[in-house]
Amino acid sequence: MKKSHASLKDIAIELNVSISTVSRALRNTGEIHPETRKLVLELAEKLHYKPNPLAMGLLKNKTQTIGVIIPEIENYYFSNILRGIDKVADDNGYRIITCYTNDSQIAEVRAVNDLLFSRVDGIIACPANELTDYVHFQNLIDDEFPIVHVDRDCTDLATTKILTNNFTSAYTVVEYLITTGCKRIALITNLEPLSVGRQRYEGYQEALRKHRIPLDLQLIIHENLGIGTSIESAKNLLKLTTPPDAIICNNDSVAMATMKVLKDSGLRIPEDISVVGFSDDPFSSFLEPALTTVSLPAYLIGMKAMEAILQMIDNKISVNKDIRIVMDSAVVIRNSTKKLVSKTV
Amino acid sequence: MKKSHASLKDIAIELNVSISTVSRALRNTGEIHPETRKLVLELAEKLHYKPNPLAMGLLKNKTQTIGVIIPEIENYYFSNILRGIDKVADDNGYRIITCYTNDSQIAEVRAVNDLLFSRVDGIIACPANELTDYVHFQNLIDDEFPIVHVDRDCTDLATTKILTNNFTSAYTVVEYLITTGCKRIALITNLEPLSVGRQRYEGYQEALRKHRIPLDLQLIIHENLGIGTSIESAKNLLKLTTPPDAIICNNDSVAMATMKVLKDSGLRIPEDISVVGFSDDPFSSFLEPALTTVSLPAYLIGMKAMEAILQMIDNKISVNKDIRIVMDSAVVIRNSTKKLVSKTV
DNA sequence: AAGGTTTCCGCAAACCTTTGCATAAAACTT
DNA sequence: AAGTTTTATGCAAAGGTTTGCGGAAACCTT
Repeated sequence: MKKSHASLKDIAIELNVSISTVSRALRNTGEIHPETRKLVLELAEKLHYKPNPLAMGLLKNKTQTIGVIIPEIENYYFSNILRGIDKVADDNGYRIITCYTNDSQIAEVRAVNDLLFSRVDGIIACPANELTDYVHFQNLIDDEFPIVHVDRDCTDLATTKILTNNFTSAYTVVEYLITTGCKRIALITNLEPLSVGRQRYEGYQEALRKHRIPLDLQLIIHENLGIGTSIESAKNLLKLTTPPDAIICNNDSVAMATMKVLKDSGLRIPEDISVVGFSDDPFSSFLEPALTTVSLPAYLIGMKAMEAILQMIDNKISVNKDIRIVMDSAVVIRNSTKKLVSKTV
Repeated sequence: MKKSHASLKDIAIELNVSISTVSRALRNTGEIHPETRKLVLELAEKLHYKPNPLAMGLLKNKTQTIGVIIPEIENYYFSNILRGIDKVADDNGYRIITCYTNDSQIAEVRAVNDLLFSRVDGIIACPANELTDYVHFQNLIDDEFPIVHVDRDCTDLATTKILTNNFTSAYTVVEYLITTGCKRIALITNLEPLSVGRQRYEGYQEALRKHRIPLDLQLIIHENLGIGTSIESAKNLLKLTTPPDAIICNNDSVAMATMKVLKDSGLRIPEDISVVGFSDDPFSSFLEPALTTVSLPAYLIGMKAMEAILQMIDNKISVNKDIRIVMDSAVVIRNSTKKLVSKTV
């Protein structure tokens, strides 16, 4: 491989001046003869000189690189968060190194170590669902290392967190369903320690309480949450003595699979049973019926997270205060839920 | 932020020896007193010493980082390629920096420059569809810089390419459709210069030729290919004097949207019209009817690409030979196409 | 013309690592 | 005991950058 990048030394030799002179000319610092400066600038331009990021990294102890830890990207929600992060990073001259955890604690701990080893300037992490032990993050906090959490809330940890109002959106969805006449609302949700599903479960319970509907644990499904395995869960729900008249799914893919099961059982959606998803994936409006779902601000979450970490790096805000930024999500009502009877005025 | 990484110097000072002694002890090179070595090893272990990758990068001119250029990741196919790349990278101690182009040539040229500036050891790129000018890649080749292309074939370029047999899979699909009785087979496909859609179009034509079905250009749709905009295309197809009895879509999302249009028009799938997709996204088996589609070896493509670039870096194969590795894809027959009449023996 | 100021530039250290070469001390030879 | 070989270690350069400090030349002053 050929030498392709010009260094200060190259310019210095060609112009017969010292390296420091070249450096000063380029960054216009200290005293320098205007003519010398002009020559340096011209040659630098010609050679497309840019400072070597490795050398700068060594010197400044900053690499202009941010580590991102995320469960997966085969999922519209996460890939969108990543794109949001990348957008802001790109606009600010930062690079991204991404690590995937598949929601495994072991993988996450490894990822943190790998990223530190790579000398990233900060870490944006969506903690693994199954996480019960936060030491790998607490260590970062103790070292005053910039870190931002997205989507999932390690409540004990003093970090900046970009979250979604899962409690409220679940509450809103349940209340909406109740208003359309649903009485037995099933919830397919993740209840892993850090899952957003927990907050949704709380919102669900609160809405039921308000409307004086007793909680029936048979209607809470918190296992077999994959798109394939969720089939089983849906079938089990239908086997209940009094089956549900609405199912809230943990995401749109699961909603899709669930709808298939329901239709295969001869149920009409939404007449016999309503279905709601989370995320508003691009395909969701093409389902039949089009899926009512909660649109999550994934791209925005990514952008906010990156902005927050940049501010920490630039010392505009102090590192690792306990800041919670909660983003709004919107319920997108389509045809998999019944219409509200419009009130006559 | 506190100092968190031990350097050779730290160990040297603590042990009252020189830095070079520590270095030699750790890599067990040159002559060194066993006792000294033991002390160094113990302290290094205790301090979790690992060589600083920035310093190593400067010294060796290798960063253990690979650049990946990919159109997007909001798409199962591409996110899967990325995961395949990442898997092999991870297993070999390499990092990945990803750049997204959204199939824009300008973004791609910028990405190549950014990655070179970041001193990546090699680049894996899925060239932008709209690409007509290859100079940014040709420059890399001229510099003997390791590069692997995936998915899309810049035919003039002498690079290692990991491709899919798009010609064959399209041919097979068309032939299958013909065998099940379809006669007017529409093709929704990308015909941008580098698109895999071009190869599929060739396979499509060849199959028609073999079965003596004349090519009808009205049946070839090569614009409005997004999941949303494809609705329009599908509707236009149905307006034809003799509408198609099969539609091959450029991906599963488009197939999904198309199916919705067809069903909304009162057509039965597959009785009245067959639908085929490409990619085999996770949701495709949950469509109604379950989608017949071509399963693409995305993860494997990613793995192969990373393996190839590692071999180039390790000089196991010479840099940038014109190598074409064509991966097989599999037609997954579900219920959106008619069944073959089983031949009686 | 001698002294004081400016103006411009280079040296060297620091960040961290590897490695060829030199050197000191230890071990051996006779 | 003097000379030779071996063994263990340190120095310094290289990779690229920034920057405090010092020095040389040029200018100005009286």
